[in-house]
Amino acid sequence: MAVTIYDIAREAKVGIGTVSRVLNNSANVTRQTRDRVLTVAAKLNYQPHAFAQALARKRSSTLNAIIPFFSNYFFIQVLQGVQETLIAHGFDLIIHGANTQEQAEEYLLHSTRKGRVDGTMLFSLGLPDHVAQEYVKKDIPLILVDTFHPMFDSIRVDNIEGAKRATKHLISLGHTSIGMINAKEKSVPARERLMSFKETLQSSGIVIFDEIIVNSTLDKDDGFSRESGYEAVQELFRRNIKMPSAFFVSSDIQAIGVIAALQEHNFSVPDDVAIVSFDDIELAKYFELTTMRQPMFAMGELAVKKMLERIEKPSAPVSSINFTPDLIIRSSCGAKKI
Amino acid sequence: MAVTIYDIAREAKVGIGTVSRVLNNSANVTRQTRDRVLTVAAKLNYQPHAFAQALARKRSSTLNAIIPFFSNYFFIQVLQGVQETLIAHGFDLIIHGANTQEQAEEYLLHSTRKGRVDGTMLFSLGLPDHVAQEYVKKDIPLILVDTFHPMFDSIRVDNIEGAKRATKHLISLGHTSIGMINAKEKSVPARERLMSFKETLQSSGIVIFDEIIVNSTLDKDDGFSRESGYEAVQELFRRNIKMPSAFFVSSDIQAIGVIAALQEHNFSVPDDVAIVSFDDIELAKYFELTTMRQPMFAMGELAVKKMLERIEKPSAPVSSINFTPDLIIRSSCGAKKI
DNA sequence: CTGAAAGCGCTAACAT
DNA sequence: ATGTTAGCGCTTTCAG
Repeated sequence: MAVTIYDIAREAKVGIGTVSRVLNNSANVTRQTRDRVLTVAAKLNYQPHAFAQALARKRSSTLNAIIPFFSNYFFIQVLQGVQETLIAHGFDLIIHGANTQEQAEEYLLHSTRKGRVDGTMLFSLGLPDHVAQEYVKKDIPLILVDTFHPMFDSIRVDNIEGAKRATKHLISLGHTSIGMINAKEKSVPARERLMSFKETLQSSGIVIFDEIIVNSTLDKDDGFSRESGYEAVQELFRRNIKMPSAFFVSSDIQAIGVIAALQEHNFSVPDDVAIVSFDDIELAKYFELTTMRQPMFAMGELAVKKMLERIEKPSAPVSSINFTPDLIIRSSCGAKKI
Repeated sequence: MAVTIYDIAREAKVGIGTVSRVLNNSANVTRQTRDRVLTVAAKLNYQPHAFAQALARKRSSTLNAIIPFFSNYFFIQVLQGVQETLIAHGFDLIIHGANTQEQAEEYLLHSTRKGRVDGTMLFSLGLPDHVAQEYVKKDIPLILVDTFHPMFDSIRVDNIEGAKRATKHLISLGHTSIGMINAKEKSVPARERLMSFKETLQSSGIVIFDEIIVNSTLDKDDGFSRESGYEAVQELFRRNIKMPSAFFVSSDIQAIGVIAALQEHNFSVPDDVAIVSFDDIELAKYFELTTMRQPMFAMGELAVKKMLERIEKPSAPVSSINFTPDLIIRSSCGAKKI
């Protein structure tokens, strides 16, 4: 059996209450007893039992992360931010990879057995109202990242502004025939980026041709996948229309597929077709992608910070923070030659 | 306050013992009471308190994963296997990303507070003897993946055989001047691959030139990084020697860097230099890398299965499973033209 | 300042 | 078959 505070108490000839006080360095303990207890604890190589602590304290120092598509680079990088910040605060992280919205709801509802975790962070997945109610009712801290609900703190990326900047960049480069390769329209970011793309073209007086816009038909990762980008280009060729001179692509990973497909058809990037995408995942630089950088690590970091704040002050007003993506210029847009 | 079994007991007019029995569907409960309890539980939307359960049961249904370099694709893919298998068994996963061997030891020693997790899985990091002792003493299940210690179950990849096959493939393609771009030599897989590479050349009667072998000098990810591959090629050019006609590269991610660097010097792959690497991460196919496939998902899956077995039968004999990497032929070796 | 005791929510052994 | 009770290891009153 592991060593408990009873063992320490006996050995140090004090009550368990005192041991507990020392271990939690709460006030009112003589230096003497304090030292004695600490010495014994060290000697016995005492490790507190996390569950017992959690049960008694009614807090567990562990957080829940519900994240879609474990395989997606965007999330991996956000998770890194989460992870490193958490470590610094002595929290543990339980990760739930949800492959569907339903699974996410399942986790949201069940894995968050009150007491099990001090709070949960939801990434890029919708928060249905009935689930939201549940969290409000049970008063469980919930932080939303890359998704939104008026009742909870959220950290988001300004897709509207991001898509606008991407599109403007292409326009500034002289392109007038600009297409878009998008993820699945049911995804919120995908929808926002598409909308902003169109608006920007419009307000710049550029004609929008629907046939050079393609929304993903692939389900995997909501269309934020290499295959999705590749397939979109094939679709474009099937449509048998004139290729635009530039594309705004809704994610880097898709852009990689787009480039591959284009090359198969002997179109080179950026010479024949310029590309600006979104995310700036680690791979982006390997492919020389001009892209809208999302501060993924920082978002993960901030999510944790917000969570800790929320745990501190459960009744603080709900906050919503927006990151604006930055344009990172590499070669894929043709603005800079390799 | 959340609803407890006391609430259910009261409402269903039974004792808490009965409630517990029903909830754990243990035997000896009338259908009648059983149904009544279940109905009440559902009505009250009862959720068991995981910590209280864990405390009473002395098992927590959560596993610990200690993994290096959260950012490494190899591990991401292994984790996917772990994650999906875990879900199926109702276990939770606490992930610790260790950036150094020291940090890993720290986690190994402290995060595994007995009772907190039912077992821990250690990936690709060394298990020092004093830590091993600790685990044996406390009798905590420990599964080793891509690392080894005689006292614990391990799941490994046969680097020797893998490197041999890779090298033989290159030889079979007619190359006689073959170099190797390796990760940091302090990494066990890196060392094994290098050794096997040399042995294979030797036993094939091919002269080994040390100047076309380079071990990474970069620390990040033990040299299993794109930068490391890139830098290695630069080093080779600095050495001002004749480029070999082929390279065995110790990981896909390095190979990507190698290709980029080679291109900068106007060497094309596979026409001027053929490449075979190791891992078969998702990216490998995008870069058309011929590589030694490590069954990452399967390894994660197996790790969990082994863990569950070990938890079942703590005294079963220690097992050690070896996966042999498969040669996946794409274009980078020149055996197959695009 | 410190010991004793109650309780966190649940399981499991013990009665009945 | 079911109610009662004793912990699981710790924190936190409450006395003193």
